[in-house]
Formats: sequence, C-alpha cells, structure tokens
Amino acid sequence: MHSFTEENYLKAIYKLQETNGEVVATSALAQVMGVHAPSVTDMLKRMAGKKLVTYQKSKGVKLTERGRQVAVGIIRNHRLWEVFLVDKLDYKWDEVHDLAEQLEHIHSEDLTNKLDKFLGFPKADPHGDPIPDSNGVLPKSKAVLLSTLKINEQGTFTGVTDHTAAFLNYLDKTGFSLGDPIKVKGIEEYDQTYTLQLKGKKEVVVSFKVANSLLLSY
Amino acid sequence: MHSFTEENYLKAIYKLQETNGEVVATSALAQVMGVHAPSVTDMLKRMAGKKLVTYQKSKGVKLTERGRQVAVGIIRNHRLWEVFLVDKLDYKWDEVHDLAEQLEHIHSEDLTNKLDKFLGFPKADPHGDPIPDSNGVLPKSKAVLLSTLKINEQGTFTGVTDHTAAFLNYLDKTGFSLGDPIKVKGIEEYDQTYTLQLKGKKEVVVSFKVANSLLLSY
DNA sequence: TAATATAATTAGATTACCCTAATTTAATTT
DNA sequence: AAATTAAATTAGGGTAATCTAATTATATTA
Repeated sequence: MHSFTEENYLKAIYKLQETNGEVVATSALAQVMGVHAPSVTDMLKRMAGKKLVTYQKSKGVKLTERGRQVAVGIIRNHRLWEVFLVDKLDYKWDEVHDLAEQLEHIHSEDLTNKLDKFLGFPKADPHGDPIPDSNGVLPKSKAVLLSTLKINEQGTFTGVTDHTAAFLNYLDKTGFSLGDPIKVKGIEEYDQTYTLQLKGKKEVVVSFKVANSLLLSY
Repeated sequence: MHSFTEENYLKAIYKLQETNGEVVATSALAQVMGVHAPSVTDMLKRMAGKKLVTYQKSKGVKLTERGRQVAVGIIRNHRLWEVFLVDKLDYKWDEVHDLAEQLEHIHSEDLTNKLDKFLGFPKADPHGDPIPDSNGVLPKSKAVLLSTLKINEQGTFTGVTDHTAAFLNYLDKTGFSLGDPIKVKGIEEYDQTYTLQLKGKKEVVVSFKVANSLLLSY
C-alpha cells in the first residue's frame, strides 16, 4: 500500500495537472503540499522509483497511469465520504472537507463500493464535484462558469470552483443552493458585478469573483 | 494529536492492563504490537515524555489518566465503526475488525458523536463488546463465561472473548447468534465438552475452548 | 546464595519525510 | 549573448519508528 503522504502528493499532482496543464512544477507542488521545495524533490524521486510518477530533473512531474489510478481512487473515496457526512450525519457542505481528507485514506476498495451502494450511487459530492466510478472513470463535466454567461442566459447551479468554507458560507447566506436555477439579469460594465435571479425570483448582486466560482449546467 | 502508532500502543497497553493486571511488560507489548522489544522500550520513553504512560526502566508501563482517556476514545471509535459497517453496510461480524482498525484513528470527537447518534446510540458492537460513552466511561460487563455454568443453567449469549474470524465463522455455521438464549444440557467429565441447547431447541456439542470463549448474561 | 535463564536496555543503523543553506540549472531581461 | 533573477537540486541534518547485536538487570533454580 501507499503511505498517506504519497497519496496526498498523488492527489495534488492530479489536481495540478487538471488545472495547470500536463507537467507540474516542484514549486507548485511544494506550495499546495505546504512543504519546502527540497522535500518535494526528495519525495518525487521516491515516487518515481515506485512508478507512480515520471520525473525528470528540473523538468517537472507527470503521473503514470498507475499514479493516476491511485489518485482518482482517493478522489472517489473523498467525495463519497463527503456525501456520507452530509447526507447521513447532517454535516453542512462547508464542514466536511477536513474529515474527508482523513477518511479518503481508508484502504479498502470493498468498503468504498459498499459505501457507494449505501449512498445510492451518487453522481456528485455535496459541492457538485463528480464522483469517479469504480473503474476510475471520472465523467467530464459540461458545466460552465457563470462568468461566461451573457445577459438573460440561465442554467442550473451544479458546482463551485472555490471550496473554502468562507465561500460556501457566503453562498448559503446569500441564498444559493445546489440544483437551483440561476438567471443572469444584468452585468455591470464598470466593475463586472452580476445581477442574478435565483429560485423564487429573488435577485442578488454578486462580484466577478463570485460569478467566476459558480458552475452552471443546462 | 497523537500518531496512529502511539494510539495503537495505548490501545494495546489498555487491553493488557484489563486482562493481565495493572502493569504491562515490555515483552508482552512487543508481542501484541508485532515489533521487537527494543522498539517498545524506545517508544515507551517517548510516550512517557508526553505523559501518556508512566514508565520505569525494567519495571513495566501503566497508562496515565490522559493515556487511558485516549485509549478508551479509540475503543469507542472502533466499536462504533464496527456497528456502522455491520448495520449500515451489511458487513458480517467476522469481516469488520481490520477496517475498524483503520477507521478508529479518524480524529474528530464531533464525528464520533454524530456517528453514535446516526447509529441510534448502540450499547455494544457486533461482537457484544460494550461501547464507551462520550465521557470515556465503559460500562462494566456482568457477563460470565459459559464455561463457568453448571448443568441446566442458562443465559443470553451476549459476547465473545475470541474475536478471530475463524471462531466467529464457526459460531455462524454452528447456529450461535448474539442475543439468543443458551442452556447447558450436559458437561462431559472426561474431556469437558458441553452439550448446549440453542434457540429453537437445537442441541450442539462444543469443546471447552468454545465454552470458554462465549459470554452469557442473565 | 551462586549459577543460570529470561527479560529489558543500550548502542548503532535504517527508512520515510521533512528542514536550512549552498549550489546549480533554467528562464528572463538587458 | 551576457547578466540577472527565479526555480530546482544537492549536501548535510533532524525526528519517529523500526531493526540487530551486545550488554545489563531481574527472576528462577539448583
């Protein structure tokens, strides 16, 4: 089995590859892992030895297929446990991240699959992030940032790109709820604030920062 | 927080104190932890430094009150997760131990308490072992070994002292089920085999080894 | 009680993961 | 292209948890 640390590196590399392109830099990894660069160099050598990543001196890292499988497996665990915490234990969506960070490292495919079944094979976690299936296939999301919509366009609120408790709290407070319809009623040229119509005709004004962190589907 | 290793030492010391008396020997601990004696000596020094145990060179270990609290907390986690696995995920009682060994180390009192509530505040795990409450109080069991009963005495099967999958499987196969009544119909002088009447009048013959691993309550 | 056997400790190493300081490699600017 | 800046690596160390081999302390038995 792999250590928790290795698994966390794999997850971090996976996410950086998703958002920042194929090859991941030592410094970027150091930042998200909260360690210093030499620790990363060190770790990458060990992980390359185990064929979890391909690593070339000063040229960054990529996951191998095996590394990707492990990473996706952990993401699957993470998101399923988040669903468990929210659906079964009544946690709120802004409270579950740290607990899921622990639970994701429980090693048992069988447990993961039984949990999946118990939860009714959910497609997404409480933040709208898709849950990989047991073969490590993660459905490509067709959701789009609210900030790309034009006036009078609309969609269903299906996810966020900012997972901080602060942001999620703001959404709760302001009346955003996953699955609800959202319509763009106005965009202010000057400062790019968006006027949105939420479910029940409620209108709210949000900053570009917010509009750029909301995912809508059709 | 404490490391998993520390927590496992604490649990082991706690259990050895329960069964073998107040003071625990290095060698006993080495055996149950599956490590060699010098590793134990080493670890005990570190743990004594953290005030989790009191340790005197060549005189064995005892838990401090703090150490006991941590140990009981882990046992609480372990047993609650076992209930979860059996009641909610349909695991069998002989399959849950290793998974619970992982889950017990999830650090969150809040999670433990929410899980407890979700499970309906169970009093015992799937093997009949009592679950400590949130204050670390573990109810003293009044159960008694079947091997201490005389002919025609009876009780309710409420626990086991052997938790191996092999034994639990044997019980399943033979028709023992937690909560059922058991009556002693005969005891063979020669080899100490017990003839038992199970629920539904079914009679079975078991060895002393088995009779000595079953707990009954009245 | 002296001799022996068992248990526990010390000494010295190893591995995983992390650090700081110094150096090298790569990228950017002049 | 040379000089400067930024990124990455090497060198050398530290801690937690383990090991083996050697030594000391305790317990048992003659």
